[in-house]
Amino acid sequence: MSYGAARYEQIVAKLEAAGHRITPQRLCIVEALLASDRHPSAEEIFAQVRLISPTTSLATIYKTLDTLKSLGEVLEVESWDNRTHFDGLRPSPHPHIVCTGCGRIDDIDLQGVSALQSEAERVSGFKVDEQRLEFYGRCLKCQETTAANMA
Amino acid sequence: MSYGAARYEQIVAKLEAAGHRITPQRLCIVEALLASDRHPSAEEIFAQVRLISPTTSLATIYKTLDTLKSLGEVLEVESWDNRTHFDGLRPSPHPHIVCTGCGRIDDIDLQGVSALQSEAERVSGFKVDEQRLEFYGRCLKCQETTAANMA
DNA sequence: GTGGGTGCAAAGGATTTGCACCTCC
DNA sequence: GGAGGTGCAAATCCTTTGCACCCAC
Repeated sequence: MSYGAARYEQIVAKLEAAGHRITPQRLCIVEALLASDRHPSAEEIFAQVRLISPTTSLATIYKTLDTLKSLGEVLEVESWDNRTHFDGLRPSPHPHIVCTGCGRIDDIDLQGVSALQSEAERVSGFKVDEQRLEFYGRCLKCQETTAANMA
Repeated sequence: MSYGAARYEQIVAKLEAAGHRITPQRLCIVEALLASDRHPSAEEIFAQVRLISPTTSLATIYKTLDTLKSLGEVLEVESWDNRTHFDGLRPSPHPHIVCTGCGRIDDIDLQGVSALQSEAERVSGFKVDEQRLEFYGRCLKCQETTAANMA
């Protein structure tokens, strides 16, 4: 977790700076949040945390994620499964692409995004301060699987 | 409801063509769905339908919206309020812009969308077949309100 | 006549909340 | 020591489901 390590420190520092206590549960949750780039759900973070801290409750997961959200250190991503997924690695809004086959969620960087947002503001007269850009489709692996099944 | 009238006939025809029965409840729901371009929630459609057909249940609303969804005649839009909103006027995927002040949801047409989707496919290797593009901000009216409050 | 549709009530599932206890600072 | 955090259980909220009755075709 080389990329994650710096990010981990960053989040912990932000918690402290905001006057929040550093508890073992929170450290565990932050670690679980950063452990994968697949954007875990609360339930997945819970399962991960439980391995190390077996008494932690799901309520605490949600409360901590809420705290991190309000600090701007975590981003919510809507997935395909009616569950909220969380992105702690890249907390600023950015597009995601969700595989409807295997459920993986990838970050993507798109040049066109800021232009699109400006266009949205111009067309609507709104002042935009948040965006949710999600694409749904099949990842490379799942495209192969489908192709194989069809053969 | 000049625009709505044609669309209304179109949806009813689609229901019939698919072998679904035309019931007074369904007609009422379709009408309520098209009555506003503000993308009603199930609850809002329910309230509207109740005015004319007071025994209709919320379950029927959901079932009918499900049917229309499966016929491709209605689009789901995620709003700010954790409720699903419905777009029966323009059932093909398109961007929306949600006002975080008053909750209104507007359709917008953006030139850049298809380019963005191509870019997403190129960058990720995914085959995209659905998109959700939503901007959140303040509509003109709510910008004024905020400005007034600050003065 | 009959199979799909309706309406009630109850279930479902993700998320939240209340509250007594605990622990980090 | 005390405010903030935790964990349990219960509550909430939107949405779905089961099932007996009904009505559009």
